[in-house]
Amino acid sequence: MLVQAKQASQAAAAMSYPFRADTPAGKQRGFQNSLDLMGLKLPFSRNAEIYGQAEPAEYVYKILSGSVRTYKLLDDGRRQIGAFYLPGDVFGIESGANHRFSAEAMADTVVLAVKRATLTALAQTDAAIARELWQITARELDHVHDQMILLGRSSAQERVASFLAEMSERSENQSEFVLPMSRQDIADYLGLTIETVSRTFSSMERRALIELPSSRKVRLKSRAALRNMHS
Amino acid sequence: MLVQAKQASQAAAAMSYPFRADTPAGKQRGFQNSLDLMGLKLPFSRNAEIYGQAEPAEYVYKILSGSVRTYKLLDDGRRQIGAFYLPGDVFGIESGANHRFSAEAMADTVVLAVKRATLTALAQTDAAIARELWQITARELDHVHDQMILLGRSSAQERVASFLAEMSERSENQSEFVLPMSRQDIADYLGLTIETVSRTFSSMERRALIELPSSRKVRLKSRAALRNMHS
DNA sequence: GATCACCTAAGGGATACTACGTACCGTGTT
DNA sequence: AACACGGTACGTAGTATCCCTTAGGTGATC
Repeated sequence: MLVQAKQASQAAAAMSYPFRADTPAGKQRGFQNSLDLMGLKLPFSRNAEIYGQAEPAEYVYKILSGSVRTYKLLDDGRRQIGAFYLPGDVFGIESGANHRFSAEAMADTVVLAVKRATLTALAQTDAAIARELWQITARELDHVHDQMILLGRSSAQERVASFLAEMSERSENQSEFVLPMSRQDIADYLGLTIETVSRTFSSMERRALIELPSSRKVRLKSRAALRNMHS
Repeated sequence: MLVQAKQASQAAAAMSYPFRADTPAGKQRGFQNSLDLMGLKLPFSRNAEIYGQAEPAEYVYKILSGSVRTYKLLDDGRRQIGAFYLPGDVFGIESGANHRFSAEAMADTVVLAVKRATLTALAQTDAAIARELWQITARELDHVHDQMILLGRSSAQERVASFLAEMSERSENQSEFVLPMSRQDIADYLGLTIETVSRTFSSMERRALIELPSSRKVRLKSRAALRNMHS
């Protein structure tokens, strides 16, 4: 009960600050229309599971409102977040039969769910649909490839700077935005501990690179300086 | 001159131990045929660049013999290897106009190069080709996703164990094989230093998990024990 | 006042950095 | 042929450092 209420308020806070999708809207129009026609609206409350690792991949999802994280877990609880998805983003596309990540709503979220079988059937006859499916997977691959050098070869400072730059690019107001995810989520996305993330945020604020009016609200004071901190 | 001779001998050593592609051959047959018909055989000597980061992606490649690494570089020389490719593997497919990694031959290598434009044109009318392109990208995404939890959340021991398991699965003789890459390549693939890789190999040999008859030849004494060391 | 998320501090451990040593191979010299 | 030389790759050791672990504290929300 208490948790529910808290979830709702935080979800509202996160949703009050609109993000746009990675991709210019125009490029996805054909696919978006197909999705929009066939889609089924599904609501998920904060922290609810949308699908689980190794479950059959029946649907492809597109976020209407809210935000989603995908992640893998190790036995002992270690977690690696694969990606954060914001309104307009498509997720849940798989090559094999099963999902390779779990997906959870980070805030109260509404998604459009489209049957995977419907899409693959359409792709058989419509080259544009087939190309869209490929493009979405390829863009995801590009992003993960960038993440690899981050996780394998970057310092804590570089990781956080890169993360802030990414979130800035994806938000409407590039110099001030609200993070839809917790410090723990950020840590598990960047391969750091929550303490290191916190310390790095504090250090950046002391050096006047950013301001943190509240823990989830970030104001970038110099996007150029931030860009110089990562490759 | 000296370098040339050395390259040749090491290349021969690497090639003498055949690897097979990740993928069951059957699954790629249609695509392989297309590739084989249109392809142009290109030879590259050891350490030669096949393409560079940010160059236009004109060709898609399939390895006939030898082996290839793809990588990203940071300004200060830090390197992250994206993947190792062995005979039968396809690499160089991009969603955008340009390559996002550089590719180098690890040994003297022969590849089949197919014009990217030819493939995308074919995909317009042939749904099977379109699906193959998508599948190759998707399989690559799956692999990189596994790599993420390795780079973000795994210990040095787990990374090396996982690497050896992967190479074992890709080699014909799963309990004894020759590594086509140097220790530095392994380090840059796993996000470790060369010293840590060396120490971990030595430690595994002391604990009788593996034997190292020569620095590049690995004999797995217990594949089950190795599997238990990673997730 | 209780709970949760976040932050800070202190100590320890795993990994990186630096430097040096060894093995191997091909080549040139005697 | 025997030997020394130089280059490359790899291994080892010691130190340094970064980050993690543990613990405790603060502030916001309800």
